[in-house]
Amino acid sequence: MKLVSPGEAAANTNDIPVEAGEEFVRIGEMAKTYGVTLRTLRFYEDKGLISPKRDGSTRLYTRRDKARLKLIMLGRKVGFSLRDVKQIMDLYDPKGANTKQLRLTLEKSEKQLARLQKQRAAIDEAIGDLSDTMATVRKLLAERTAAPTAA
Amino acid sequence: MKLVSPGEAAANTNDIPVEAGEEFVRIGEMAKTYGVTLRTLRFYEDKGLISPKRDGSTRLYTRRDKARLKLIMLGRKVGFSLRDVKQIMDLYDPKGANTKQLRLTLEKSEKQLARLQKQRAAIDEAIGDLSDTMATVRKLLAERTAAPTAA
DNA sequence: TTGCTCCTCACGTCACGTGAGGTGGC
DNA sequence: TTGCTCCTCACGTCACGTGAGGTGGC
Repeated sequence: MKLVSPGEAAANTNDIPVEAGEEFVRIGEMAKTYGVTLRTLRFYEDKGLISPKRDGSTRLYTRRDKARLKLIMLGRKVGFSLRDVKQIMDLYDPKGANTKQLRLTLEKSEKQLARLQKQRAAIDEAIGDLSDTMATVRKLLAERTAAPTAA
Repeated sequence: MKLVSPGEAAANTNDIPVEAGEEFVRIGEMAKTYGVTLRTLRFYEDKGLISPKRDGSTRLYTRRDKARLKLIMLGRKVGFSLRDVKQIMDLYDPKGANTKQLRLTLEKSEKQLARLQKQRAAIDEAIGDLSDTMATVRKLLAERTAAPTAA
């Protein structure tokens, strides 16, 4: 298996492996491209979310892996656990209508949307409480810091 | 040391320990009162945030411990780490103006408020992304579920 | 030979949850 | 004796962060 040197990955014409059509990227480029750490990519692999090919021990990521990573990142952004994301991805069948996968996605999404709205309310409350506390603390500080007046 | 049986803790007159004035509560009542688990109370103790007295091995919580727990809970609610809460509480001097403690509280609060506002924005984005995704998924499901039409 | 990039353990973090196995007093 | 409440380990969870120690090819 031959490697595509980084930078010409998009413009390569004869450096491509004999299997043809597939463009590989190593973990460093993958990480930089998607703004994640190497550890994160290895962790996702360990959890069975991505399965890059190997050139010896070096990981080689394909278009498929990139698509998966994007999905994982979207899932994480909206608050899904990796377990949820995996459960959904595992349902993907390249030659089916995937209605089962879509339905599970919808079901999980509805619950997650509710959780997000609760979290929003909790954060608003936290902001309120914290602001109140800050006002109180500022008053106390003003009192205790003020030049002592004649009693 | 004698125990105040739960329930009459507030109305007791002669069951109070000889040291007098102090009313003790065991971990079970403490947990129920503040809506936390026993594990949480023990965990806070382990982290040095609360130090209940002991009757043999049984923990006995006083008014002071309750006040501390309330502070911890407020801190957690607004998003402080236990480490932050401890750092602030450790600065408390019962016979001082505590301006140092107040200043640290204010400093940490300002940073935390900023974090909360960022979190709020992130959650709003997540809600947006998730809603978009759900709309897309619903469309796909509608298409792939619809009775096949003549082409 | 030096740098760079890659690798595999494996422990640490944060705030607890969750048993396991045992004790004490009504 | 049975129940209830309390106790102390100690491993598990979640999504990684952070070294340590080592390899391969320009």
